[in-house]
This record gives sequence, C-alpha cells and structure tokens, in this order.
Amino acid sequence: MPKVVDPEERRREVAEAVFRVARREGLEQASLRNVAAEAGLAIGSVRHYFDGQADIMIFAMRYFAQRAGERLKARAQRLKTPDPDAPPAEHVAALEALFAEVLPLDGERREEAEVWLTFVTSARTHPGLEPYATQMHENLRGLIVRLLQAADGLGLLRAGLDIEAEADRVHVLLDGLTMHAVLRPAALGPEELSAVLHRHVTEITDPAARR
Amino acid sequence: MPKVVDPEERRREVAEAVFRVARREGLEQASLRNVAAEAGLAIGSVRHYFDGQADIMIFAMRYFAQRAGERLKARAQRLKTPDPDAPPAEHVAALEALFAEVLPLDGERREEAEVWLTFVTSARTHPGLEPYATQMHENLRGLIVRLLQAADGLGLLRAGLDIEAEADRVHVLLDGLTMHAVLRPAALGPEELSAVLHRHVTEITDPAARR
DNA sequence: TCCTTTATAGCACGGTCATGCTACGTTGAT
DNA sequence: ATCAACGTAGCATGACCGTGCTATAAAGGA
Repeated sequence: MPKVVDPEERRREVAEAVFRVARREGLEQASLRNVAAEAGLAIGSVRHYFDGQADIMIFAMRYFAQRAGERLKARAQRLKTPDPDAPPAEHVAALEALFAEVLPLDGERREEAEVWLTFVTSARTHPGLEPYATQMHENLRGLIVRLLQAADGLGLLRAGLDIEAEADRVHVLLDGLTMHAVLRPAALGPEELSAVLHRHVTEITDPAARR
Repeated sequence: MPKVVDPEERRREVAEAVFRVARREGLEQASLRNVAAEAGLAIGSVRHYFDGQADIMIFAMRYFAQRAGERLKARAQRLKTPDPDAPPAEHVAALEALFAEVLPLDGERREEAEVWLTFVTSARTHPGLEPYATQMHENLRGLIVRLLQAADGLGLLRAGLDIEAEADRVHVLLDGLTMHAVLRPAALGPEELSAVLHRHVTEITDPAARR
C-alpha cells in the first residue's frame, strides 16, 4: 500500500474542507470538485473515501454535530462549579458563563457558528442532514434545561418560573444571538452579545441571589 | 403585440415562483429552468423580463423585502392605538400583539418566514442580496425601538431599562423564535411562540401597568 | 523477489446549468 | 392590408456537475 493513512482522519480532513467552502461560498458550492481542491486532494482520492457527494455532506454534518456536542459537554463539565458553599452570586455568574460558551464571542466560535447556521438551515431542504440538526438542537436545549433546573435547585431563580418555558426563551435567545452575530456582525458584536445575555440572566435570577 | 401584459406584474409572478421553489427545495434549486417551470412559463419568456439568473434572485429578494416592509408598516399602523386614555393594560396588550405580528403564527406567515430565513442566510454568501437583508433587519429593529420608546413614554416599561439594549433583546428573541418555528416546527408551535413572547413582554413591562 | 492490497489520479459520459442568438406568432396602429 | 413592436419559444454552446470505470504507483507480506 502507499503512504499508510488513517481513513477516518482523511474523512475528517475532507469535512474540514467542506466547512471552509461552506463558510466562504455557501454549502451549495461544496461540490466534489471544489471540496477536493480545497482539501488539496485529487477528485479521485476524495472519492476513495466517500460513496459520493451526498455521503460527503452527511459525514461532514455528522462530524460537525458530534464535535460540537463534545465541545459543549466538555465546556459544561469544565465550568460546572460543584461547590455548594460558594456564594450565590458566583453560581449566577457561572450560569451566565455557561450560556456564554455557546455564543460566538471569538473568532473560532464565530467560524463554528457560521458553519452551524449554514448546516441547520440547509437541513430543512436536505432530508439526509435533518437528524443531525435535530441532535444539535436537542443537545443545547437539554443542557439549558439541566442548567436551569440546577440553578432552581440552588434557589437562584426568580420564584414561580416555569423551567420549560424559560428554557425555550433562553434557547431562542441564544440561537437568535448567534444568528444575528453571524448575519449582522457589524450590528451585534461580542460586547452586545454579552450585554444581552447578561441582561437576560439578571432578569431570570432572584435579586437576592445576586448580592 | 401579443397578449398585452404588465411587465412588472410578470416579474412579480416569477418572483412568487422563486419563493415557492425556495421554500420547497431551497434557493440553490431556483435555477432559471426550475423557476420558469414553476411559473408555468417557457424559459425564453422568463428571460424576456430579466437580464439573467442573478437578476431574478435580486428582483425576488427586493420584492420580498419591499412587500414585507409594507406589511410590517401596515400592521403597525392598524394596531397602533392612538387612544391615550385607554387603560395601561390595553397598551401592554397592544405592544405584545404588535410583536406577535411578525411571528409565524399562521400558515401564511409561516411560509413567509421560510422564505425570509432562506433569503437572509443566503445573503451572507450572495453579496447582491445583502442590501435587502440589511434593509429588512433595520426595518424590524427600527420598529421595535419606536414601539419600546412609545411604551416607555406611556410609562409601561420597568424603570431603568436601556431601550436600545432591550430592543436588541426583543429583536434577537423575535428572530430566534421565527428561526426555531421554521426549522423545528414540531418543537415550537404557535402556542409556544406566543407563550415565550407573552412571558418576555410581561417581564419588561411595569407590573403596575398590567393591572 | 513477487504479488496483493491500498492510495492516488484521471478519463469519459450524461445531465443540468446560464446565456447568446435566432425564429415565430400575435397584436394593434397605420 | 401591412408592418413594426413585442411576447413567446427554443436551439447551440460552453461550463460545471456527479459518477462509473480504468490506470498507475507505492507498500508490505510472502
């Protein structure tokens, strides 16, 4: 055999090329030819690792969803403060920081958000991609619910809040912020994103817990 | 001449065909051929009214943005209660109803929202469409600011709110709701949309104004 | 050394695309 | 009745697309 290559690694490299093309020119330009050129591979080589163009798309989105899910979990783990004796204000700050993790506040996450928006909107008319859009959606929504439940358990939230309804509101707010950051970066920069999130977290938490 | 036809009307019919194709199969399928077939016209006929495919796209989005802007204005006009003696609770309800006007709560607005999302996301990688995406964005944002200022003038809002920041939050919330309604209709139906909006309006308005 | 396996490369085909150009009716004014 | 203007239709071209298929090169076990 030739160079001894990890096939899965190659597929991931191709997927990264898909991401770059999709960010730069849109997913509809992620043709076999364009992707191969972007990856620096011959068209025949790419086809050695995929059944066809549809296969590339599906792999790329599955890979993206899986990676995004793992990062989400890792960040949640890292920021989870298991210290029940910390002052409530710290818990509130930790909650806000966790929500902020999914916002495109730096270049890397901004790029990730561009790919995310491209994929989830394209999934509406590409049935093969839909399962992964659903998976990402439910991953985030599940995390939000768990965080709000934990916060409520610590008495951080305003009294009488409907957790499920508030989760909807936070979810919609975070995705709306991400969408605006991607589509209108001049109008909604990192500071504005953080400001809106801060305002929202402040409003759903108990004033007594913030002191 | 043959049938005596209003050219502008013809262009609008073609644009409607673009909307239908974009909703059903995505904007990337809105080729000259597909659009002509959808409009029930010969490909040569369509080309008689447009310079080319790019011209069709730009006209379609401009037409969409213009129509959406007019509907927005008309709805705002219709619902604007110029009666300063009405009880505050009615004013709050009117504010919420106005925000609800932009949400895809029925089939027609749902279809409109699908086209909207397709266009604004596509505009990111189609420079010719960007001006109209900006226009729609600023139309909505401007309306929200004016409504919040009017509400604040009537003393409906909580004390100490930053109108501009709150406008960002409402804007992001409305667009996030619309996006979720389009992409995940099963998870976020009309009732959930209304519930989230109601919760939000309740939270930014003065409790005293709601009685 | 040879030969099987695997990576890489690319040709050829049929299809769709946008578009330049030509041709054909149809219509209404002269 | 004639003809210029305009709507309609479609052919020809060249580009890009996905994909079936074949060919070459490299590597490691026999």
